[in-house]
Amino acid sequence: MEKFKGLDEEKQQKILDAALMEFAEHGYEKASTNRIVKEAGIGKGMLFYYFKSKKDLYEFLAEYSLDFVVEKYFSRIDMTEADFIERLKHTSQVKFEAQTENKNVFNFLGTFMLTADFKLAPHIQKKYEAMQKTGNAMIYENVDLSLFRDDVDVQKAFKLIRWSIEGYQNELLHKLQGQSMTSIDFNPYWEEFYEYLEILKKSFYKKGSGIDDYS
Amino acid sequence: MEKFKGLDEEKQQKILDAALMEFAEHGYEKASTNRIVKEAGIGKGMLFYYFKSKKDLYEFLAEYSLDFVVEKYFSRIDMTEADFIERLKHTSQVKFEAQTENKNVFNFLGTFMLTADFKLAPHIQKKYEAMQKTGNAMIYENVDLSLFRDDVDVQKAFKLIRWSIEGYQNELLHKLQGQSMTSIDFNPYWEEFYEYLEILKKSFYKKGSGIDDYS
DNA sequence: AGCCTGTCGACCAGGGTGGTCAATATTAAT
DNA sequence: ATTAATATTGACCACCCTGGTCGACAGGCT
Repeated sequence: MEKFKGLDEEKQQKILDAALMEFAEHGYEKASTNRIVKEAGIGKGMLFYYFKSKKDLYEFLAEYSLDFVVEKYFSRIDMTEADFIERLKHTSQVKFEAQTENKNVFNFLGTFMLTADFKLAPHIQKKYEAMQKTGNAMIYENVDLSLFRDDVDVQKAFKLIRWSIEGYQNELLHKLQGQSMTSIDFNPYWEEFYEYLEILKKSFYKKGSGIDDYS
Repeated sequence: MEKFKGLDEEKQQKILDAALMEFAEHGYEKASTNRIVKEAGIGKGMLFYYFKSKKDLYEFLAEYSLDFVVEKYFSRIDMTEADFIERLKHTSQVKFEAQTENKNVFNFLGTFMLTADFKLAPHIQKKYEAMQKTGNAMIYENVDLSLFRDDVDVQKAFKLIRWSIEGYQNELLHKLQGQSMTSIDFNPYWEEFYEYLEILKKSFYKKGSGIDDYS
């Protein structure tokens, strides 16, 4: 594993990408080290020279991914924005940038969280839990509740808004599946997304909150 | 396959359940006929006596599931309810009943739709597309648009409402995962669900629409 | 020359695959 | 009771893939 860190960046990244993709697609058990080495363009032996076992590799990836998400996503969120929906808008943008920088990490963490079946090394488990905790704070902490209508339960409004945003993102993902990320002009989709957010504001905020659009 | 239909209901159902579960959990490729026969409590040979191949079995299950959904779910939806949210409420209830009657069918169709990779027999493909079409009509057709606020795009409101409902259902599913369906008292969850629906009405409907709650 | 460090891929034992088939057990027909 | 037809089984097949090992070899350094 120290051996691995001595490689040139490029080769490291190629192996990381291959492994992240394989685990993301098949989960831990059904992921194949053979496919990983083929995809990474290295000999079988090297993988077990760098990492002493499949599990060792997996845990390395987990830690790597968690660190990546914290550094390139969580730490870049502006928590001074007190408008809940604006905050989520900003969060979506930062997340998108991080995803563009390394799509595989997010895919990996997706299946990692779903199939976190076996026992991880404790320090990774801890990092994982810390990430979940800060991820939550990042969204809910320090938001201005006074923007919300008085006649709805704010906690429920939170959830409805999050579900709506997740719904849009899932639909978009599904619609664009198969197209290469680089060939897509995302601007119209961002516009559409903002329109949904405006509707959410109209629906869940008090009348007169924020900037009204008198077009 | 005619052989299969000659079996007593009970045995048929046991085999169907075993197979549906296996495919639901692992998808077509990674599903194991060995596990199916073990779970169903029959000899390996019988499976290939009833169905001539794994693929044959899979297509039979697909058709069976589609028929089940149409008969026990779609055909029971009351399309005269013009209130969009009330219709979705009613739809959720009917779906829940159908799911209670045969959970495996819905799980199977879930992964079936996601991983509909290889070419199905054309008549099944047709049934599948017809199901999607009527599923859509079932939700959107003949709804009273005048209930919605004038200042939001109704099409977008439709989507936001659906995403919200899906979000609630997913969260509930996740929260209850692992518990046996029969041991759960669902009433409080229905109550909670209705509260969310009321918020959606307050948010997306005109003031004064429907029955107001003057508590 | 030796020695260290990388690198490879053939190879291993083990396990799982969909599918077959000779051997039975069961039932029906005569 | 005998035969014929039908159900049912599980050992077996050839094949594929698994995580991991290890001898061979390459190149740089001393």
